[in-house]
Amino acid sequence: MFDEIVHAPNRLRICAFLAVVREAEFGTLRDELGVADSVMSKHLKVLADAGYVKVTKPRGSGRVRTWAALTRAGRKAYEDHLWYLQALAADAARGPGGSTGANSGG
Amino acid sequence: MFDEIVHAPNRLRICAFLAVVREAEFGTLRDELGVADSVMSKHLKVLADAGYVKVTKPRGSGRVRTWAALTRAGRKAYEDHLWYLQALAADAARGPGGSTGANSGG
DNA sequence: CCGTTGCTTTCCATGACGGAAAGACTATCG
DNA sequence: CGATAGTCTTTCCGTCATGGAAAGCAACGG
Repeated sequence: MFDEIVHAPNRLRICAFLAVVREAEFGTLRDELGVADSVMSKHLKVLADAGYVKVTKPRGSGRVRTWAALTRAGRKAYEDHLWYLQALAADAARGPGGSTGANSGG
Repeated sequence: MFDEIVHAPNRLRICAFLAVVREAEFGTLRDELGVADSVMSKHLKVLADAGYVKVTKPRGSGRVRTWAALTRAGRKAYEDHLWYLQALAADAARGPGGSTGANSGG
């Protein structure tokens, strides 16, 4: 299904990034997107709230730093979304049934 | 590049649909998306304004009906967008360089 | 001319997004 | 303890996109 949580450009980039690195610091993500702290924080919150990323704040080693990682659901949502977009084309071919208003023959 | 014209959910669907059927009626598209006339009209205008779809109004055969079709640029923009989304993941892998703040081995 | 059909434009409400600034919390230094 | 610095988080605000209703406009048919 279409997932507007991951569809938002910046969140899509966050997901894409995390899909590869598996885990990243708050500052790294923020820098990667080129957005303000507040923006990053809010997006991360949205993703975390949706259960797509897991945010951890490991202490002990100096300052508190926030790490983010895709959850299983998050990875699936991201990959499904990409798949969905591709499927759109194929789905559209079946949807209309092929007559009124649609001309696939050119 | 990231194309917000085609990224918008409904316009993405319009592009996906047109990418397959090559040409569709206004009413068909509107029905396919499940939106109001005004919404369809505006999206079509945005796409046409961007040079992504070509709108024609062939007369002669009864009522005037609006048809829409992807232009070459429109098709490319749509396909490029899909490609870009997939590339995001691959690009993210190269971006960070693989150290500070990113843990790909986790 | 009037009515119907089909698209367009206008008006309005809603919501997402981004950034700045202030706040909250934690660790370090004296 | 008090002051300071670092790292997010929350709040406030302006802007832009989106969707729908309704009014407008254009063309065909009676």
